Amino acid sequence: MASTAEETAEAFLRGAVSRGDLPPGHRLVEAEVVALTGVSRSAVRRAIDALAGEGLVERVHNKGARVRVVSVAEAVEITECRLPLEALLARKAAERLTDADADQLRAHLRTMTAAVGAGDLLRYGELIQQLHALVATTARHAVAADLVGRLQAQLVRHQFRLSLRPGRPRVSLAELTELVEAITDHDPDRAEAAAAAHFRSVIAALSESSPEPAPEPGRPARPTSTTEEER
Amino acid sequence: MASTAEETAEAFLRGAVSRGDLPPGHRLVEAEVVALTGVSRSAVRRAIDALAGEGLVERVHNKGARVRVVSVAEAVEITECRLPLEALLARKAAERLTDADADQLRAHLRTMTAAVGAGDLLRYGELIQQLHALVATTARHAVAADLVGRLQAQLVRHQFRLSLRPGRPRVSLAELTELVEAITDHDPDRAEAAAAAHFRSVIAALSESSPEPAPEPGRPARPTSTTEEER
DNA sequence: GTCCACAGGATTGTTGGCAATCGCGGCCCG
DNA sequence: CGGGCCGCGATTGCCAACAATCCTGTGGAC
Repeated sequence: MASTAEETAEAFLRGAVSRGDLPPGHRLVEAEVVALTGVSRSAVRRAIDALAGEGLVERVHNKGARVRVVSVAEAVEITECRLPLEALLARKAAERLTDADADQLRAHLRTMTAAVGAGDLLRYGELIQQLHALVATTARHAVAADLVGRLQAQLVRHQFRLSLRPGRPRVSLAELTELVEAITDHDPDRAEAAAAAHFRSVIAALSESSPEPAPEPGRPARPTSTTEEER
Repeated sequence: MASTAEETAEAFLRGAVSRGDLPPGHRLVEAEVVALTGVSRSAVRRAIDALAGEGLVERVHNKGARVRVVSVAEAVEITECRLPLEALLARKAAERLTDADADQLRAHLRTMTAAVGAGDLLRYGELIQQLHALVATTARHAVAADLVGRLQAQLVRHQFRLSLRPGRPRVSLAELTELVEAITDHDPDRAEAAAAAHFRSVIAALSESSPEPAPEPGRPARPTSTTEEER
């Protein structure tokens, strides 16, 4: 339990940001995080630095850090970068697929289908991320996996909003089904094309999204009992 | 001069690593850097943390940091990621090109041609990096530019070795000439294809490179010790 | 009534010192 | 003569106090 300090602090913050417990723009007061996590201030500081390096939070000198708010335009840019990287991962995954990988992928796809059938959008959103993680590990391409992971971390909010749009999960699920099938068929070209098509669809959906949603903190049912947000 | 402390330290280290002053695997002793830069230890520490976050140096708990040695396999992976991102940048650059951009690009290309003609490989290497930076600013795609910049920073050593191979600069220059011409012709498809072709060529050149002495992170014998290190 | 100056509180940034850990070399023992 | 144990120097990790900066709210002058 020696090195859990900074690990805990960083994991805590990253989880809170990714989970959406902390709304974009929320100030990260060091003392507050210290009180919440129990770790020392320097650990909190390092954690915030790390997250700032990944673009998850924004620092301004002498004014502290706040969780970064990514505009729709930025989200599109990020997804534009993610598209070819995920295509690369899909291709490599199709090339390097093992039987165990295939079983996992197919099982995961069934779970996703079930979630959509049950209308559990929240769970579906999580499952999408896990699917991409699964593809990444199957691809055994550390660099691309890392890059995609960092990009994805900045998009959680937009991805979430996207999956709430009526009809979107059906489209998404169909695209991802094709992706998984192409990979499990050991078909790199088709897998690459499927990934590209999916993210083109994501970009289109993002673009036609409400241009700039007012900074209303009206996020839907989200039990945030651990952290209270300020004005 | 308030925030120059960590700025100086980070810039100093990044420059030293990028320039190759510090050979890969070299230990970064905090006190040493303090003596060299004159900044406080905490600033040095933060700088090292930042560089570790970007993958330029490697940290191990209680053992300090050393500049990360990227194997040929990793270099290939990195370039595999860089390929589609640079293709994206090339496309966007061709779409968003202004007259001023075109002038700069053409002038830079002339400089590069001259450098190759003069056989100044070192300078040519620098100019290549500047060309990609120029394309990135022309593309006005912050996310892709940032990603590519970070990837490139890890490759300096390999890029350098590459440009020393006989005949390589000629091939490279031809490819980059095509890239610049496609961009200045406002031809996104051609620009994207040119960028992709160039980096496929880089990957091929890297792959057939001498499979360098696979160094185990423990204590590899360093064959070429041009700089003083260890004691 | 409005604007400016200023002080108080809050928050971040920085420094220095102290504790923990690692690598290494000597020393003792088999 | 070889191998394991232990102490020491070097280096990193951590913490608490100090200094600098910013925001806010108040009071006074015009």
